[in-house]
Amino acid sequence: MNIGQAAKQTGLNSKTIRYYEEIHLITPDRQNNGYRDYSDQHIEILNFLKVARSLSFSIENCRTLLGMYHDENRASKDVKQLVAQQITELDEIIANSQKMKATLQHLSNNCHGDNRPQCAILDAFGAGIVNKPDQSVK
Amino acid sequence: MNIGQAAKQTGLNSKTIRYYEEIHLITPDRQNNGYRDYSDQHIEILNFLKVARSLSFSIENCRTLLGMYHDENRASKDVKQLVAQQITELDEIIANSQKMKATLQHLSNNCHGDNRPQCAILDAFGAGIVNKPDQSVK
DNA sequence: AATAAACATTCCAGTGACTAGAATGTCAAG
DNA sequence: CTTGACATTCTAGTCACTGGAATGTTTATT
Repeated sequence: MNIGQAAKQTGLNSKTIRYYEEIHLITPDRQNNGYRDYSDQHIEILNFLKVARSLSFSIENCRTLLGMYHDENRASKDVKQLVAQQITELDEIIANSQKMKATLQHLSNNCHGDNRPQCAILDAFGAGIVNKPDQSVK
Repeated sequence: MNIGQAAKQTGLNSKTIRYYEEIHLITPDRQNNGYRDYSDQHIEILNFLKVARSLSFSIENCRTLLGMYHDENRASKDVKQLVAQQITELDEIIANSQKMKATLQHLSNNCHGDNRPQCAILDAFGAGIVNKPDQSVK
């Protein structure tokens, strides 16, 4: 199967698939003409990566997960642990985003939002009044 | 004021401050020895940027906000609009993150998390069962 | 058979917002 | 007069792709 077909099947971009090969996440066969050749097993791997990435696992964690996927001696607790870690990261993102949102909402409420220059938002920014969240969304 | 002092005052990294200069967000004076020289107004700008970045405004939006901050003919509705847009972005991040978290939580609940290889998480990843969120956290 | 399009290949560069490190210069304290 | 803490510039790396150029191959149409 050509890369275009693999892209269509998995919903991944061809460029992305080539990139995954470059970083050794997948190694397709080659046809006589030099074109990449994707088998059903390759498609499975790509689908796996699609899912894992869509849950915002880092590429390195995807690599680890994929390694476990192919390791019949894995322990499910190791998988679960990686997932727990991922949930923690998401929790941090959610909490931080909600904090930022609340701040912005508060500032917005105090801004007239008309054609005049007086603006509570810029006032707060300039005065550094805003109590900043711990960190920005990564 | 030297860059180190400016960094201490604003909580920004010296490298970050130099970067902000490189992309023309700020242009400090220079001392006779070639060292950067930050005035109180410069510190104000850096604080402004610190706040805006901590609310996850993009650098380009920070540039726009800073322009408005220094424009006495600005309309507060334009500022408010940018904030509204930022809130929308945060809403998307929050919603998406919550969706991913729920999926992970669900998968995790079905995983024994012991020393055996059988794993509901990997099963789902491999089967592509997972209903994927619209997009990953940007 | 010639041509055009739709594919494929590799390689290089750009994204955003920094961050790290190397090589070098300046300054204040002991 | 040396040591250490600063400062400078420049290059390259991060992450996970994405875009584009130059070129090659296959397929469809004329």
